[in-house]
Amino acid sequence: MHRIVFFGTSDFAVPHLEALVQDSRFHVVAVVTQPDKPVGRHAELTPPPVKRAAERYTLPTFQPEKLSELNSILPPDLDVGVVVSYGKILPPWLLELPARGFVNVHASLLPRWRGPSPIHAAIAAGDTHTGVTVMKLDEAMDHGPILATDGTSILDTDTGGSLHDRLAGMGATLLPNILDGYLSGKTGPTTQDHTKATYCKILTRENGKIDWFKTAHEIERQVRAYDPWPGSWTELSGKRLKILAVKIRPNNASFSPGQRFVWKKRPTVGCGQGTTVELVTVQPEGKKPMSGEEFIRGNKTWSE
RNA sequence: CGCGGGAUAGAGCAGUUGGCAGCUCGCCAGGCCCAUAACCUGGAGGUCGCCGGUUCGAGUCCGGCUCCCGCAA
Repeated sequence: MHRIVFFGTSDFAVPHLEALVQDSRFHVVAVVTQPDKPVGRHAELTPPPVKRAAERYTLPTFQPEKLSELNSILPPDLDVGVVVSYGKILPPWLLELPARGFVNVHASLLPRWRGPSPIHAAIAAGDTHTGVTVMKLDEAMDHGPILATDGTSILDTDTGGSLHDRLAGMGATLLPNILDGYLSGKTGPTTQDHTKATYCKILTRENGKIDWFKTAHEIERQVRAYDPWPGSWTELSGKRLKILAVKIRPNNASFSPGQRFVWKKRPTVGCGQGTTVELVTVQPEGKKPMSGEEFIRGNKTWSE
């Protein structure tokens, strides 16, 4: 059995951990994840998803604030490390600790969309195809040689959430066999074509603010890409209006970007280049999500 | 005790200085029409989140409680 140390934090990492734990070829000797963080309206300390999963399998778990703490803690004789959505960059000394280094699962077809938000980036950019990449970790972010990939189409109905779940499943299915192949020497790494690399940035809630000068198509893709996180929103009467779903509507150049109007009884907004989108589902501050038509009903500030 | 919004008909909202509880949509019945999510007429549907207080009288004022949500982290 191969002795593995698993680094991961988010929901995306959980199926990967489970796949390795349930595979008799591997022995997960330790799990490293981010420390518990305050979450929710009253800032309750909450463990990350991977910690919960590790507890279900009673795996030794470490939550170092600084990776240097791991120096003397990790079990010896590690064959390989696996990193999936851990949230920190691993320093060189750590990468060299396991005999065969570290393997990473990334939610894009590298070298496209290196960085922390590949799923969002692929949908927002209008990519029709994406996938997961299993690669060897090297010193640069998402830069190492590729062991395997698996692809999927991006549907018009895909959201950040649906694609996230699909890719997580694909990665978890792909990882065990590729990892075994790598460790037994059957699967060799292929250097990335670095000239084709593209990059995505880390997202915050601020990034969810809709730029109405973009076209309806761009905005529609953003709303889907950022659902459920970080979400999309706009300002209305000094308050934030979450926008959960939009539909592209017929062009109408008489409305300028950001201009609100009513189309077939539905709230609609002008976008860039004469395009328009209908707000299908919205959520005002302090309210539950509601349809655009419902939102219009009791609302006097929409059309002036 | 991090900041803030909210709870009124099935849904979304209004309710002014306390004085018979309203609007839009939906629903039911009927009408108009080639037809309709359009239009017209009529109708059903509410312990105003819960408990207590002030008052001749509380959706409205006071105190407490429960639940929902936005921000922040």
